Amino acid sequence: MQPPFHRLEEFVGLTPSDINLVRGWAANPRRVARHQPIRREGDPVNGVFFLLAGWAASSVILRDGQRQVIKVHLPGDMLGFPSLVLSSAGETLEAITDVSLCPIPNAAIGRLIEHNPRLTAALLLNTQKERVALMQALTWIGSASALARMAAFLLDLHDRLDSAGLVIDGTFDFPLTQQFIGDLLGLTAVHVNRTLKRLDATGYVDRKKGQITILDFEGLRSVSPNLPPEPAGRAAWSRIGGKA
Amino acid sequence: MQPPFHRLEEFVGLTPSDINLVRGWAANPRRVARHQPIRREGDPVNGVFFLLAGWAASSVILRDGQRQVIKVHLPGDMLGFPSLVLSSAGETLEAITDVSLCPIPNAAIGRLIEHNPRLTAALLLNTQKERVALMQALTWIGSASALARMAAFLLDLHDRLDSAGLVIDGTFDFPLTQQFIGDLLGLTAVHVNRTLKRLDATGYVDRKKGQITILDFEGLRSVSPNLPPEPAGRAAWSRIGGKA
DNA sequence: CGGTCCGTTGAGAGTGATCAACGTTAGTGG
DNA sequence: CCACTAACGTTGATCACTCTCAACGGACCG
Repeated sequence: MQPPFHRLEEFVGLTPSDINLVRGWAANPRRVARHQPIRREGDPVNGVFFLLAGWAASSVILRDGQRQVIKVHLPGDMLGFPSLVLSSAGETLEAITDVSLCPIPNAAIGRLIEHNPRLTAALLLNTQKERVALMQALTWIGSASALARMAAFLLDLHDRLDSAGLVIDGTFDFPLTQQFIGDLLGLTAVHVNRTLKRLDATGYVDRKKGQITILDFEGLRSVSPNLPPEPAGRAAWSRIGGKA
Repeated sequence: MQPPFHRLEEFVGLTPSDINLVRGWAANPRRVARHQPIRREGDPVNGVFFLLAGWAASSVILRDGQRQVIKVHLPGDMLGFPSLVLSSAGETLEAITDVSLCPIPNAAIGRLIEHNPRLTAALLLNTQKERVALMQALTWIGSASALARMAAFLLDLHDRLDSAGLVIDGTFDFPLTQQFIGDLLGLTAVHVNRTLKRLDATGYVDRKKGQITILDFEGLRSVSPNLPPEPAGRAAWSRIGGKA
């Protein structure tokens, strides 16, 4: 199977040798069954993970038992990067669906920085995009209503799935429980249910089992707290002096 | 004045030539008066900023006018990095106090990645630490009470100021309005006032004009939603194969 | 001295949480 | 293939944390 390059290639064009390097990573994927942990908070940090297929989640547990889901990861994402600066993993990574991913050991990251400026730039810029996504999430959760958060989440998810080629006609798989969405958006499962029902009743979305269809993008955007920032694409690379 | 190296050197030991390079950046600092913008959302992205002295903030505005403060920046921080992947700045940077900072143009970042793996690693790891901080903030705002958020914020601020050498005996400057804290923690200014008063009345903190003293660290930690993750320090660099 | 910003305090309202119950779906084992 | 069970989704009633609106005092600045 062709690894999902769309995230790595978003800002930097990869050379054939870069592509081969990544393909080398993806040669022996590790499979994890849905609902199984990939790496737990507190585990040793042996490297990062490149998600090849399936959905994953990263989350943090608070002392009172509350869980905050940080992000839903889709194919093409790099997982576990932030924990590189911690003495043990700072987030739990788990499979939402069956997933296929390849571990990238610490030493490989060091070699990359040392010898491959182009892929390093791709990683560095990708990380900045993750920061932008976190800033967005923080903004939604910090200052938008439940309805607005949900709308923003669904639109964002749609766009990310679309980039990965996983949307057909506004319809996409949706393997998330309402409890999970609650932990992601800072709401209770009960309120998630009411909010989704409201979006459904208004005609913005349609819910089937395990799938969602966005019926009215404009409507969703109108209740969304903001418009997503426009990515720079390859211009980001050329701006900092990169050669095509 | 000696530039604040403590952030850049946290994970990677810098060589004398690295240090000189950074000193070169800091040779001609730009000064910005308090409450003045450094760069506005939507402005062109000409580079990033290295904060030499003073406090700054990054924030995002929502369509309904709500402001979410993303982070309070202290001396030694790099500002505006996430916007590198956007077609225009995705966050507003502004001076909280009078500020001294040096602009690092885009091209300098590209040259760094190309020619200086050590400083590149320092930047990459620093960015991961920023992601961890964002994850923390998201967790607090998503699933902790006003009191817990405030406690966590004060403890975190104390620790960061301490790293920069700006704390004396638990006391530090505190130039933030309650409105600002509200925008940071996802609360209203009124509720910030009540929450701070509660922490004060309980004896956890003492407020003087423009300053705060933390009187009872254990007490604050006990109401805080979690303990901060432990940074790996230089081990992060050696783990990925970096030479001392 | 007057104006503006900031902090403080009170009263009332509302969004979302909590508690609880029930129906439905999916997974498991006989 | 069916019975059993646990997980998930749905709905109602009530509660409370935080917001909203409003007013006032003090500090700083022109």
